[in-house]
Amino acid sequence: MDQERPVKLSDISKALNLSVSTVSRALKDSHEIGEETKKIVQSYASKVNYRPNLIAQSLKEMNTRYIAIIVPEISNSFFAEIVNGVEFVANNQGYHVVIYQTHDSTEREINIIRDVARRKADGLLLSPSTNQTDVNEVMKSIGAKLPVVYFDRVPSDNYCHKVVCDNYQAAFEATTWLIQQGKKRIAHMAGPSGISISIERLAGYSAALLHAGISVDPNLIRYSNFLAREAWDNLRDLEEKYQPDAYFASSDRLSFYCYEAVQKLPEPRASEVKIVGFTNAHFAHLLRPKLSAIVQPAFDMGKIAAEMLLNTISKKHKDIEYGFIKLPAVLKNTE
Amino acid sequence: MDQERPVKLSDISKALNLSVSTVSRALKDSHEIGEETKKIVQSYASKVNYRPNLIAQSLKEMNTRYIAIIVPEISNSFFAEIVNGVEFVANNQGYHVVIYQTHDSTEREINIIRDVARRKADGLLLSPSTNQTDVNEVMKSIGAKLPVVYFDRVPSDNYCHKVVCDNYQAAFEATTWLIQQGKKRIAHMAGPSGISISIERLAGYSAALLHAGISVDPNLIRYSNFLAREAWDNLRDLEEKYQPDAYFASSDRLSFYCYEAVQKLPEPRASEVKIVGFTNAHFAHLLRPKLSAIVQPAFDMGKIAAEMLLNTISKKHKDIEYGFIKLPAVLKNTE
DNA sequence: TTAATTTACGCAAACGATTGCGTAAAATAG
DNA sequence: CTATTTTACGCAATCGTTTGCGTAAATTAA
Repeated sequence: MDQERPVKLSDISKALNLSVSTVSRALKDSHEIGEETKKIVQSYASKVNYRPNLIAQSLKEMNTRYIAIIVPEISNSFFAEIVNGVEFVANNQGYHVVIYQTHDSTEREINIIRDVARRKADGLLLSPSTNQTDVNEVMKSIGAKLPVVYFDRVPSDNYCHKVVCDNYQAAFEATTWLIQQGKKRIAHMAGPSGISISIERLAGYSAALLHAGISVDPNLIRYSNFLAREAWDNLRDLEEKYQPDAYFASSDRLSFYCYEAVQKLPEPRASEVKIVGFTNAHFAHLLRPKLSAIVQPAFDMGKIAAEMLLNTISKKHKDIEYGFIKLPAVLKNTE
Repeated sequence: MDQERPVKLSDISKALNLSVSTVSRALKDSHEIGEETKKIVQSYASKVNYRPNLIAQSLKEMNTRYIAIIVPEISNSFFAEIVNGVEFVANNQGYHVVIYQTHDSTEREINIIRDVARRKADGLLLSPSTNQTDVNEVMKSIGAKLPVVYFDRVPSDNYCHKVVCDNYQAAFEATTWLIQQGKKRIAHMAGPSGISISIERLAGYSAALLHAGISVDPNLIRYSNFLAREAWDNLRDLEEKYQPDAYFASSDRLSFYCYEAVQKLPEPRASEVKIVGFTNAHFAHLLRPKLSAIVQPAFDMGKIAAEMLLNTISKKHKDIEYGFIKLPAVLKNTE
């Protein structure tokens, strides 16, 4: 009844006294197989619950019908939504999506990229971590022509596909809003220096300050890598020395660190200091006092990135026209 | 320089005038290959950046060195932590982890399970969605002997590997705590009826009430599937008709829905109604008023589940001794 | 020096599916 | 009734690796 071992084409061919090739063709409804035979094969195959071995198929066809997406942390709502957008598009086109997380370790990231290449994923969606040179090296060393679309954090050159949100604009608006609330000493909790999003957000922040006639104080700008320690040290130092009246946080994690740090301050500062930060966290709006949020169109970013990727996969090495999509982010929960 | 096409064994064999088998063996340091030859092959291979094609390897070896984990939603911190635990163990043993999400759709879940089987994952970690009969059917129909470990939501029979937390105990403690706060009309926002976690948590809730001499009012017990609508309808109905003085929520999502619903009530109810719910959300402790949290040892659950799975994978069809691990959850943020 | 053993490698089958090509039988054309 | 085309199938190579087995040459034993 229930076969111990998955049934394969040769099992069917033996049982039906047909050749393997005939069975294979019959199952894909080839015109060169008699209607009668097709019926027999198909019904028998479904009776014994035949499922083609995807490994064998992949080896033959030289494609795997799946794409990989590498993110720092799946629990981060921003990335989770991106993944959802990717899945939405990919599944509709018969592709599966395999999710990897780097936990912000470049070493892990490199290993994963290598593995993705060796497992012959048909394409890769990547938001490279801090140290770009290493990653670029790997991306080159994997000789395979692996189509890649970058998102969120992207390389600076123009010879790749990229999907981002308008970080400059978002940072400008967020900072401007804080200024409109009467804030003047606005600290900027930035991500790792040197990567695209940090640069653009810092630029937007600075431009907004200058536009409002406020000078940019380097002391109020703090870069943190992804260790909690660094962020906490920066926050403590800022509070001790400069006591900002507002924070602009550049990532989900930093937003919540800021929020927590501020909540621990003695009143009335705790409720006076305003915070606006990049976050797609679902329940951010439940916080009191409010955490104003710059929400990125993550789902759409994922959708677009997946479309770009599947597009380049399908028309293989044809016209190499690189796409660069930039979507607007919105400022929410400002009242 | 940079090869267009990944280099394969036969490329090396031609270049070095050796047979493919010799190259293969030389690369895995076989004793039946001369030291001299090995050096030549290995150095050449690394020069041209040879990476074995995992598809071909998998086909030959009949294993893929990866395991799959299927979760409802990766953005849910509970599941994200489980995944992290799984990755921790699996990566250490040379396995990759492939993550799939069902978005609480049984249809998607079944498709994914089928795909996992066809792609020949070496094992599967599964927290089956609502409708267990369908899923069981599929699990049977995939003739392949695919090792499976269930976690969180698990089948009732004893012929499978299971990892759960002590839902009964956790629910009992949570409810008891609410009673100790002086609450008497404690509503229970339960997950889908019929699945293991709902049953156990309801049992713990009921036992705690009875133990305190409070009768169990069926009107205060509401089951919600995973549509937001149902939960909101239940909450509105409860507020309109019964005005509970506390809520015990059975999942991450329900906890936050409760919290939001209660916050929207007019004072003083908004700050009087207490909520305790299952959640592993990182920033739950930032909420004011507090959301008391039943925190599951998700990372450990993932680790244990992965260990059980890799264990059964390694000793293949040998002694089939099924494991059932139950870990304690802790009540936090109660002040 | 001859026989037995070891060393170092190549041949070919296998994993499961796909597909170009060849070819009997059947159908159609002339 | 023969010649040509079509139909319906089988053979065998292929995708990239792995591995059992066979075998020359080199080494050791007797």
